Amino acid sequence: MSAITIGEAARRTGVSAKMIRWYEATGLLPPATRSEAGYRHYDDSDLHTLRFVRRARDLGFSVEAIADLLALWRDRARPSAGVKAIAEQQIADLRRRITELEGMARTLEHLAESCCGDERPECPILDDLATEDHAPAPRRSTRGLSDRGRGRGMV
Amino acid sequence: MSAITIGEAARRTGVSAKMIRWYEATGLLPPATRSEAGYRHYDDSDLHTLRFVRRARDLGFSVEAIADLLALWRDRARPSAGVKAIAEQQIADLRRRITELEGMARTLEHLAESCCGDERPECPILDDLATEDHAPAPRRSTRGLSDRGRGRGMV
DNA sequence: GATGGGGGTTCCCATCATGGGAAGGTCAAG
DNA sequence: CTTGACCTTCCCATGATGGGAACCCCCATC
Repeated sequence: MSAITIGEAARRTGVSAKMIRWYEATGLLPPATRSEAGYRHYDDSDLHTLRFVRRARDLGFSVEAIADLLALWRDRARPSAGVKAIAEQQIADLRRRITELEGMARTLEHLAESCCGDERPECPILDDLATEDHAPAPRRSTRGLSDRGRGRGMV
Repeated sequence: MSAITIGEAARRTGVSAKMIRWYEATGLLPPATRSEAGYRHYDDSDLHTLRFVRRARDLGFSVEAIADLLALWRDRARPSAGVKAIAEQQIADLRRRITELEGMARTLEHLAESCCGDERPECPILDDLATEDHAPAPRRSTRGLSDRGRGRGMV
């Protein structure tokens, strides 16, 4: 009953059709059932899963982590400890990234404060950037979770 | 004088040789002078520029923004207002991203707190993810600046 | 003078999650 | 039967970065 197409599923769950296909292709989701013509069909249970994925993405979980969460969700006998561990890893990732961004923001705020920002050329911001003695800043190779949709272009 | 190779320039500035080449290829940096054999050579002025770029990256500026900053840096008569505007845009981007991450972290912290995390299957975290009525969360198309090196794999 | 090792050079590929778009098949309404 | 909305697959782009192959160059040592 109530077998809907991918476009309708996208509308109802907030996951784009493109992403639904991609999640299927990469194994996050099992292959959808198909109509005779090859159209994917989704039922209420599929929609539920899609909303689960969507919610997890909104909380910043990587697709890899979501795969783990889905497996735990499906296993009704799982210990909650596993889920909590994933969530805490995610919290740690988020906190680490926040700290990093916070450091950048604070430095820039200090610099911007001391720059009068008028037509004169004196500029403490450029002076800082051009200063030789900044800490070698250990090239951060410590990775975190995914951070969707970076790029330029503002609201 | 003191014309050094790309590897040495990388060591001295903290910008990898790969990235130096890439910055040149994409136009952020002008083409380096070459030896007869085709090796890139860098002088003190180039190193200074590379450190400028490095510092700006550490402050989270996108390569696009750095191109603007470099142009302003080279123009000794520029008004500081332009620089300040770029910095403030960057601060706004950073703050927006921090707010977004902070929201995710707080939600997860609440959920994790209420999850006992033992061998029992009851799990408020999964319950939340599986809940139907989460706000449609306007698919964020509001982009920010670059956030380097995402991926999995922790410290 | 040959050899070896540590550089350089270019080029391609992968990341991560996402969108854009082309080319072609399907379906329901007019 | 046409039209238009929708589906299918496939390729490409994003941003900044690393990995690696295949090849060239330079210097020092045997």
